[in-house]
This record gives sequence, structure tokens and C-alpha cells, in this order.
Amino acid sequence: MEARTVMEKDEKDDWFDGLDDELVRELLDDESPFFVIQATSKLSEEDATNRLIYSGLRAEDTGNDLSVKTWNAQSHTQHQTRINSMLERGLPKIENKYSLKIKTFGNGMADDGYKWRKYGQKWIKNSPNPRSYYKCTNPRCSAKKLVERSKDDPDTLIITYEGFHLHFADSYFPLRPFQDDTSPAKKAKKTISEAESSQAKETLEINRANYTNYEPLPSSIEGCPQEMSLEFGFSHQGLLEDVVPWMIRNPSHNNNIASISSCCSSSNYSRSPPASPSSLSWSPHV
DNA sequence: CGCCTTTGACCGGCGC
DNA sequence: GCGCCGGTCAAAGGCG
Repeated sequence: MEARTVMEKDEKDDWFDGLDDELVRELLDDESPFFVIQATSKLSEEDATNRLIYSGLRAEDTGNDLSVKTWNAQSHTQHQTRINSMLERGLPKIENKYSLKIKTFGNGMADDGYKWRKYGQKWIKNSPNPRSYYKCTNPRCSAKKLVERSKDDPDTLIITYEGFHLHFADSYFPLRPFQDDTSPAKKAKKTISEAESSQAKETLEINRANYTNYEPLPSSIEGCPQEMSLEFGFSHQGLLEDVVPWMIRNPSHNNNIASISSCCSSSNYSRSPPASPSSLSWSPHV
């Protein structure tokens, strides 16, 4: 357990309890598949409040079918959902970007728990549907996501996440009082991006890190004691709190952490905790 | 009135 | 160098 917080490459087979070696290899493989999250009818009824717990991949995953757990923030219940891993293989991972294909039904929508602001929409050549660009509403967070509809299946949404939701790590840093939200914050954000970029080149780190993109997991983050999160990192489903220890322990990123700490006081961003009902991440009809 | 979306302009990377 | 294309910006309008 302790080893997982160090996150060295040769420990990659240890980093996620419950994943068998084959699955780990697949996840770390450059040609690992996109995961289609096939929502059950029950889930679609609750789509607006469901939280996708992307790290729900567990040992019970068998054969070609993986499962993922979804989190309902209102009822605080989890649902098991199956993932068809028949998905396309060989889709490249680009830096620290990860894509999910999410199957929706009817007016199915999904809410990953974060609050996003749409900042652009483009019609991509040879694509029947536009691509929407979202940024995390937290000004100190560089997380982005890109949503588009599959041209093969209009019910399938392709969501590509990029960057970390670092503000949710705030409580895990020894924060100093907030100082300035303008240029220093932007500077720090750039630094964070660079850090992410270099992390992305590390196969293990990128894989682990990107789970965090998908994982709001409000209850575990908010309810998890700081020491527990830092010490065990991947507590519960393991996510953002797992990345932070690595960054702290990685000397080459200490400066970045310092700048993050100085600019990212959670006291200035209590408006939109991950557990809050968030706006929909995309429009059902585009 | 403030927040969010829309939408065309702008910009940078890349291929020819 | 030029043009295409994808990503971002920012002004304007919509909506609660």
C-alpha cells in the first residue's frame, strides 16, 4: 500500500489492488481500448446525478467485459455497470488525455461531478457532429474536456479529458493563505500544465493520473482523512488523492507543488465542490 | 445582473 | 510559404 504512493514504474503491477496483471497491462498499453460505459436503464433515470467512477475497474472484471461503478451523489449509492470492452483498440493516448465512450439512451446525459464551462464549439471536418470544449469552472484548475457525438452511433458520446482537477487536492496540501488570483495563479496554472506534460510521458504516471480526471468521487475525497489519503493514496476507488502524493514525493515537482499551494486556497473555491449538483456537461441535442 | 452559451475571429501547428 | 484544420478567445446575446 505504501509503495503505491511512491509510484515508481517498476511497481506498476502493484498500484491498483484488485486489477489482475493482464488488465493492468492492458490499461497501461498504448493500445488499450476506449471504454464504453453502457449505462443501464436504471442509471439513465438518474443520469443527472450519477457519478461515473472510472476507477471502478475491479477484480470481478472478467473476460471481455469490465464493469464500472457509478455513484449517485444524492442517494449515496453505487451501481454496477458493465463495460463492453469490445471497443475500438489501438486508439492512441495523447499526452495526458484520455477518452471515454459513453453510451446514453434517449435523452441520456451524464454528469461527471465537475462543473464545466463551455468555451468553444467546432464543427470538425468529416464529422457530422460538432465538438464541444469545456473547461473546469475553477479558475485555478486547468482541467478540460472535449465532448463529441459518435458519428456511428448518435447515442454514444466521446469524452476526452485532459488535465487534473487540482483544486480538489487543496485540502491535501498545507495551504498558505490565498494571495493573488491573477497573474500568479495563471503562472501556476502554466506550471501545472508543464508538470502534467512531463508526467504524461511517464507511462505509469499518466495512466494513474488520468484516472483522476474521471473521478470526482466527492464523498471519498471529502470524507477521507488527510492522513489516510496521503498515506494510502488510492483509498477507496483511488483517484485524485492518489496523484497528489506522487507529486509531493517527486522532487522534480516540488516547486510546482509549492506554487500550487500558494495559489490554490480552497477557501476561495467553495462554490462548486464536486458533490454539488452540477450543470450538465453537454447538451443532449446538438 | 451575473453567469453561461453561442459563434465567428484568431492563432499556432502541421502537411504539402 | 501557404493553406488547412483544430483549439482558444472574447464579444454579444440569452436566460434565470
